Amino acid sequence: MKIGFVGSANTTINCRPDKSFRLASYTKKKALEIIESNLTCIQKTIEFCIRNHFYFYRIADFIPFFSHSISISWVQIEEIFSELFLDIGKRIRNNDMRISMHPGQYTILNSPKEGVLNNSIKELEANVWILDKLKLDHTAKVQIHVGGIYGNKEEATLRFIKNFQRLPEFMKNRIVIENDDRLFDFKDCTALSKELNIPVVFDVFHHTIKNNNESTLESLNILGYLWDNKDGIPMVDWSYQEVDARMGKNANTIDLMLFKKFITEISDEDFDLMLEIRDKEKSALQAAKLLRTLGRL
DNA sequence: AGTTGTCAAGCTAGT
DNA sequence: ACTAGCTTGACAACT
Repeated sequence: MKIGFVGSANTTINCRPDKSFRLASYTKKKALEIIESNLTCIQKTIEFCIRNHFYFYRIADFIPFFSHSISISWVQIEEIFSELFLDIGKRIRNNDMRISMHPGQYTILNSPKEGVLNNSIKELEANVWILDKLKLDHTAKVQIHVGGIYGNKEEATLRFIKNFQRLPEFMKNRIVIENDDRLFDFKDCTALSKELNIPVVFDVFHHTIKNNNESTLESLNILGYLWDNKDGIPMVDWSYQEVDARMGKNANTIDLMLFKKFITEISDEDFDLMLEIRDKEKSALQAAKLLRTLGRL
C-alpha cells in the first residue's frame, strides 16, 4: 500500500503548488511566474514525499486557466518548462510514485449542455496532457465524479456512457470515476465501471454518507475486480466527517483512533490510499507513523 | 491599515 | 426565484 495526500502542503514544505490569480488580471508574464513557482513547489513536495515515504500524491491545479481559451498554448508551456517537467517526471518514475489528479465540480461529462460538456472535455484533456508530459504509465489517473442528475438519473447515466465512449483512447485510459456523497454512489459507479471498463476510485467517506448497505469492506472487495493490471491496484480516498460541521465536510485534522480502526478493518485489502484531510501533509505524517508502528508501511 | 467581498466554470437542495 | 456550499488564498475595493 502506498499512502499520500492532496496537493498543497504549505506548512511543512513552506510553499504552495497551486497558486493562482484572477482571470481579469491574466497576463502571460504573470501566468509564467505562477507556473514556475508551482512547478518548483511540486518538485520540493515530491522530494518531501520521497523522504517521508509517501508514494502516492495528488497534483492540484498548477497551471492557472490551463483549459481556458485565454491560456498560453500548451505547446509553449511545455517548451518553456521542459526541464522542470522532465525533472519532476523523473523523480516520480524513479521512485515508483503514483500520481492522481482530480478536476473540480465544473468538470461534468454528463451535462446536457454542449458548452459545459466541451469545457469538461477540454479540462480532462488538459489533465491527461499533464500526466502524459510527465511520462507516467497508466496507473496515474484523473478522477472525476459522474456528474448531475438533471431530473432523470437514467438518462443522466446514459449520457455519461455516450459521452465517455466518444472520448479518444488516450483519455479513456486515464479517467476513473469516484463515488460521490449525494448522487452517484458506489453501486452506480460499479455499474458504469462494468459497462465502460473503467476503474472506480472508492471514497470511504462519501460511501458512509450514501450507500446501499454494502459495508466498506464489502465494497473494497468488489473494488479489487474493477481494476485491470495496467491500471494498477485500486485507489481509495479516505476521510471522515468533521465534527459539528455540515454533513460531508472533510475532517480538519486526522483522528488516529478512527484511522487505526479503518486500517485494522481492511487488513487484507490491497490498494493505494489518498488521505483527504484538510491539513494535508501534517495529518499524513501522523498516519504514516501509525502505519509504520503497525507494520503496514 | 485593516476589513470585506469576489473570483472561470455547475449543480443540488434548501429556503 | 434565489443562494449556500463545494477549497481557500489573493487581490481589489472599501472603510
